[in-house]
Amino acid sequence: MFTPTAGRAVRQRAASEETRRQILQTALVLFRERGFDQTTMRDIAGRAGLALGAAYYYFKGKEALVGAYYDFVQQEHLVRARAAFAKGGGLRERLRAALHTKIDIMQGDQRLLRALFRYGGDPDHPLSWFGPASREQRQLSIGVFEEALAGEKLPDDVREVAPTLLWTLHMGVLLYFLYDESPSQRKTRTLIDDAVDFTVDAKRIATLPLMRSVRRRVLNILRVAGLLGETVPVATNL
Amino acid sequence: MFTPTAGRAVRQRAASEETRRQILQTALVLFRERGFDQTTMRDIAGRAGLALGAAYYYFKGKEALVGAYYDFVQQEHLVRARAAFAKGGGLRERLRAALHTKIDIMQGDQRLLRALFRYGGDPDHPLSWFGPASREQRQLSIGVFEEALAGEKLPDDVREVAPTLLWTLHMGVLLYFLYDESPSQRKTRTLIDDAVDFTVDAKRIATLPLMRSVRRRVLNILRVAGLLGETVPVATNL
DNA sequence: GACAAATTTTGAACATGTTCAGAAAAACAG
DNA sequence: CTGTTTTTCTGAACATGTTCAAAATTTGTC
Repeated sequence: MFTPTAGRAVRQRAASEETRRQILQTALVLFRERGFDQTTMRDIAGRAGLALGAAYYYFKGKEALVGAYYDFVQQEHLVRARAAFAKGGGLRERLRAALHTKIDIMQGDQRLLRALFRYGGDPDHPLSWFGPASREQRQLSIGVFEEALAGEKLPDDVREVAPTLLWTLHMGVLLYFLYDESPSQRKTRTLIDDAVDFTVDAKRIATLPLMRSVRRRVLNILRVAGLLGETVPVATNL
Repeated sequence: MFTPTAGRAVRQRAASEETRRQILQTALVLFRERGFDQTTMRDIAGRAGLALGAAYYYFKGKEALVGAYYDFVQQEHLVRARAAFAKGGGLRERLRAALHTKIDIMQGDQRLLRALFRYGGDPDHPLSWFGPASREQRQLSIGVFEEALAGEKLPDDVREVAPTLLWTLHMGVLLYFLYDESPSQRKTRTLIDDAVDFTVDAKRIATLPLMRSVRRRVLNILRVAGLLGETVPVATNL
């Protein structure tokens, strides 16, 4: 374990990761500076002090660089949201935190995010928002909202769908954010606060016992459509 | 007017349009056959019996071909939806028709549509779903839902937002359709029917006079966010 | 230290979207 | 019909994402 051999291996692994980090950082700087399309792989490699091929040794392609950024955002979101949750507060505060922290992280990267979103619609694409390739990512993202609801008393059926619905809201907010050119994305912040207020009220109404049949109806639509849970569907469909 | 000169001009214009149509048709055949990415501009030009540059003479680029397809879909949707509306029927029938006709047209073109959707997320892109570049297209699309509601008695505030909300639902259905691999997209059809039923009921409840304040609240959120109407916003914001 | 194996790096080559200067064809004016 | 202008078409050239065989470097083994 402490042999010089292992030591060398560790050093090399560290060096390798450092190079990888270097390339990614350079890429992000350039993406932010001049946009995704205007940045060539040659630019990135060159500015990182490497030949073109080296960039491809560390990243499968240009999109992989964006993918790595997205990984970072997800990770950071979990950390920040948890920190905010730890401070206590009611549902309203927790939902706000979940959404605001996400925007905090992405603030100033709208241009880059547009490049990411570009691939979202294609289910076959690894960076798709909804496709199977990004299921793991999506589950992590939904998990944040699950944690936001951790302390709430909720009917079982609501608890099952609420995180996914909140995630959908969050995607909507992101979409809005993408287009929001107001200073400091003030409009997105307002939208979040208003939407959360509305959501909290809606939750109060939706969880009333007398709403059970309405809930059942909506849930049934979603379930039949296969929009709930990503577990493998058994032959229980229509 | 009937000079041989004008006759020639007309003939040439017709020939030109024919070539354009030819290129577009060839492109669509190839897109459907082997997918958008796997089809090269050289393939298209070659199979249309032209040199590479000619394709670019008629279409600004590869995406323009997809854009032309989208134009066709929109036009066809309006025609088919109107035909269905003319047959009478209540709100439920009209909404179903508006959504089903759209899917009818796109049936079998999921692969192609994914390629189109790819560009949807980038507001700077001419093929974006929400960006200013496609505003006209979007207005046309929203117009179909406006017509679907033409006969309904609706409070003014509802009439103002309903078409846009229905359009949003329609985008959601489209997204679902994109991923729907059930035979004949049966699942999408079911989703449409269920969603329409729910919408019709929701409309009944939402238009009750005692819901006015709730409506006002929701509308306010949307309005502040600038999500309603695409008229130039005057300095009436927060 | 010397050799083998694994890792990292290089840069040329390729594929394909796009541009463009000019050739070819058609339309037009006299 | 002839010359001119406009439209259509050509194919070479270019930019850039990606691949890949081979070189360079590092690591592991003796």
